[in-house]
Amino acid sequence: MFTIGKLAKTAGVGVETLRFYQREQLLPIPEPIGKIRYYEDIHVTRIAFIKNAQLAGFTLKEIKQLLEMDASEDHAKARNLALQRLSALEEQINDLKTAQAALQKLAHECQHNRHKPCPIIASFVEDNPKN
Amino acid sequence: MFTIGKLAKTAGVGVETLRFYQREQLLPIPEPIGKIRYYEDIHVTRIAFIKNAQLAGFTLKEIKQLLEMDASEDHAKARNLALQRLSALEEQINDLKTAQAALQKLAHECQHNRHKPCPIIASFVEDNPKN
DNA sequence: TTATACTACGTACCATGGTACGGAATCAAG
DNA sequence: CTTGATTCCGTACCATGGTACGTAGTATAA
Repeated sequence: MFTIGKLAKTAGVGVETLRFYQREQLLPIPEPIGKIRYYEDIHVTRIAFIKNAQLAGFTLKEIKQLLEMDASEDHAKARNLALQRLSALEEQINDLKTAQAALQKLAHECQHNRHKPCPIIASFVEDNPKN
Repeated sequence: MFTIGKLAKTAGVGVETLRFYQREQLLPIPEPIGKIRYYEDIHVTRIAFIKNAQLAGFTLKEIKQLLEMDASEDHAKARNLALQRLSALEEQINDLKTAQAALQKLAHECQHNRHKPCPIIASFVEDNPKN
């Protein structure tokens, strides 16, 4: 059993973040015992889930949906969300790789070609990867 | 020569976005001829640069710095910013790949294991890639 | 020339994901 | 039993990257 401060420390987030998650209905607010609300392992778990889902690129809104689907045991919907996120991830990774290649080339040129126009700024304009 | 509307259309952004960039000192504001300000190819180029740099993950703040470095011909600083961004990109790509692998596994399990606890929610919690 | 579109400028508003603040109540330790 | 930390709750504020709105003036085409 944790107070909110302990929960925050255990889960590795700030108390204010937890209150924010509560406001956003991502984290259930337990009934207070006396005047203090106490939290349990499921809350730690829940926060870990939120953090992981964020790493996978889900927004808090999507995470809320995932949690609702879990509650209603709607596997199909959850799977669809996951698949959607997967293609978004695919695209995102490719975009980043493209940017990486471009930037790598430029940093290299900038080193070996100490001329007036900075290749990092100049060349960036020429070979637009996404137009 | 473009009016702001033409410039926006040519560069593929909204007029309001351009005014925002002007406020943020990312886009120079030309002297008006009469009462209207006219833009040229350099402005199109500048917007293209901003878009590309954004794709490479630079923030508008960093992009502003890059532009200032270009103006002062400070290649070394620009190169440093680029290298910094490169390692950030590297990390970001790896994070996304990790998330992708996790999500892929889960979507698969969700399909073949139609049991009570949705693996997408449940498993996500177990193997935290970043703790 | 007059309707319609476009410009200029200022200010307000939006979503996202938090972070901070202030006051009252409560809890835990000495 | 008092002091200091913590809780609770509401509200305000923050950065980021725009988007929208209103008012006035201006330009263009029929």
